[in-house]
Amino acid sequence: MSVTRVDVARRAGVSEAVVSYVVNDGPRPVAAETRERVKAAIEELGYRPNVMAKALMGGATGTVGLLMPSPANPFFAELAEAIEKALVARDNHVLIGIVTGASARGEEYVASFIDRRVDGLIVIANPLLETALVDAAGRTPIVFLDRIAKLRGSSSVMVDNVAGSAYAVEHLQSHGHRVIGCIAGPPGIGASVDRVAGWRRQQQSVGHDSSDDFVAFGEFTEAGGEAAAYTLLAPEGRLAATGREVPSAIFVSSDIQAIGAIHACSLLGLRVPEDVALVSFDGTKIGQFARPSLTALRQPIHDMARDAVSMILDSDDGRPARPRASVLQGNLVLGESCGCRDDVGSHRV
Amino acid sequence: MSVTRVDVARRAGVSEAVVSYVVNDGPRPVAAETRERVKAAIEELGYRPNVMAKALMGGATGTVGLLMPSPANPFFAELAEAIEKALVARDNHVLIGIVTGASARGEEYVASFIDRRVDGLIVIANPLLETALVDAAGRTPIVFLDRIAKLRGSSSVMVDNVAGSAYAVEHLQSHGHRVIGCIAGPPGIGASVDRVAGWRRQQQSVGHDSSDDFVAFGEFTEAGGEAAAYTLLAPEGRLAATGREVPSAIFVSSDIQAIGAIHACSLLGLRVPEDVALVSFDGTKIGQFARPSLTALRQPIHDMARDAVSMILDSDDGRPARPRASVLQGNLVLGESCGCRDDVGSHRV
DNA sequence: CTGTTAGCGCCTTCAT
DNA sequence: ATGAAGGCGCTAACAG
Repeated sequence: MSVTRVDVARRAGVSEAVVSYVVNDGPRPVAAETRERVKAAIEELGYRPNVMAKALMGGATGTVGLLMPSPANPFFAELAEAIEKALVARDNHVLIGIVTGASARGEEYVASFIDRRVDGLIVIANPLLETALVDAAGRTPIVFLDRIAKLRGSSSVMVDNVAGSAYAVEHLQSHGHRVIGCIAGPPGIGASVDRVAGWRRQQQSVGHDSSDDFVAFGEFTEAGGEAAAYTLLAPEGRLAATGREVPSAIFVSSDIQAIGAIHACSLLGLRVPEDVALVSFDGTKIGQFARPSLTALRQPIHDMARDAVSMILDSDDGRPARPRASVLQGNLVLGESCGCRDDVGSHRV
Repeated sequence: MSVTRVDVARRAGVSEAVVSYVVNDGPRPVAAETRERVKAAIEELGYRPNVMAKALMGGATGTVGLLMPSPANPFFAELAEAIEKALVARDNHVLIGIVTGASARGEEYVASFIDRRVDGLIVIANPLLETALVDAAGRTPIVFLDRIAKLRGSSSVMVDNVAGSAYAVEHLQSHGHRVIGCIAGPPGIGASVDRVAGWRRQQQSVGHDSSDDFVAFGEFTEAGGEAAAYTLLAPEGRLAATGREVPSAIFVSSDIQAIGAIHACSLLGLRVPEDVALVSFDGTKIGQFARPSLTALRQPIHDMARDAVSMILDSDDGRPARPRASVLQGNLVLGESCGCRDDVGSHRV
């Protein structure tokens, strides 16, 4: 079968313990010469420590669990990839769990991950995991992404959704828009709430209407964005139907919804950005290839991933992990959807 | 600490072995009454078998490894999600590895996954893993997706790329197109090669030009598709520059490339589908929200996932897994990009 | 500095 | 039908 520590020990003419000391750099010192001999034996035999046995002893497994929404949303796909890369760069691996909307599978995932002795859990905003995570919190470090950690001892990485959204809305205002709608994410998710808050704050700060009539909620999907856009823009929609002023611009809470919204505009015969200007949140790659390309508040995906991973991995270093929290800022990426560019059609990417 | 089998045994007033028999339904029978008592104890104590210990004994870990390209390509994102769902539905979990282009990390992933005792490996087309997988093949079942299994003992799930592409091209031909270009995926990947073959076969079968001049290779990314489109369509591109006839239609090997190609057309002032008709391969959700929406050959994602998972999980059931192979057919999804629909009037360029 | 050894939690013959 | 005991590969305390 596979080569074990005993084989290495025999080959190097030492005891099993010494092999351990060499592999783990401790807890006891080893003579330089002996160490070389052992290393050679390991090399020659192609010995690899058995992760299971180590875990059984309570050691680290080099595996962290990632709980995330569907990667059909390109933002989550990009974020997941960034996290995976950051983890692998530090010799860890990812156990993944996709927690879709209403499914209560969350608890099962958490339990299974704990069973598999993950060294930590990275959880991307999903309000349904509350109870499941409570008891997990005591067993392994947890980092929340895009969600304030209410759990004792857990950490969080946030982007400043309020400031980012406000900035995006301000950009729209700078183009002269006054009636600016808001397509929100699913209610109940912190990020959704904050982005609406950012839109509202910015509209209020210059005295524009920010009543709930201008807010349409939808899932973080193309269809969600499309439906929300209809609500705000269609002749039979909420606003037009009651004779209210129809927005000349919309702040959309995610790129994927913006793509759906553009689709809706297209079907309604509205041009983007001429008839309706759009700015969204996320700044994904595919948004830049949308037609028109999206002006969006880009989330600092790689920084988010780096911080989250660091909070998990560096916690083990000294003591039981002191909870941390980081708040990152996004930046605006200019595309065509806001009406900024006159040179539509003449630029290269 | 956590509750072990000993606790359950004590609580139920039986020996540890009996607990095992109950948990695993064997290998020895247990009296119905005793069984109930043990089950009750398990329930009350919230006992969960230690996966690590079981794996140490050579048992299944309920974890399978998935090696895939970047989920920034929505097709892979959808496929990965389908696989994850299929696996979880059968009480397994996914260790994920994203293997990007030229990185030779493949070997590391495979080794790490084996270390973690995965019950199987699902590998989505990546030519770089050859050597790494050779020795893995003996240790765990492997299923290749979109790639013929050359490895002894491994299985594969394929979609009929040649037939699918040919069908897509035929659709273009039915609209009257004769000069049809081909945007290919990265050379070296079986699926790429086959899709070009399908395009060529169909063009040849009706006597149209299918020379290499009409084929442009590119990565499975937006940028890859954009660049390839330039090659075929731009005034300074390969064809126009030499006075050759410029395609009135293009078969694109993936949705994500098609999105890039549309972008290129837009920048070149070419309307889709009026000036250039497009049909792509994949049939992802986001393709339906592209502008124009994509006519595409949809891959049977859920069937692919189901088959792949079944090949891994059902192999363990009886004997050492008899290698299987399944070939699935796609179906054409009609969108606006091919020019089928007359109701594109609502779109402006 | 290096060797010995007792578990970690579980499964599985082998007895009873 | 049930219990006892060995061992999976590794770590860490405890000798030497």
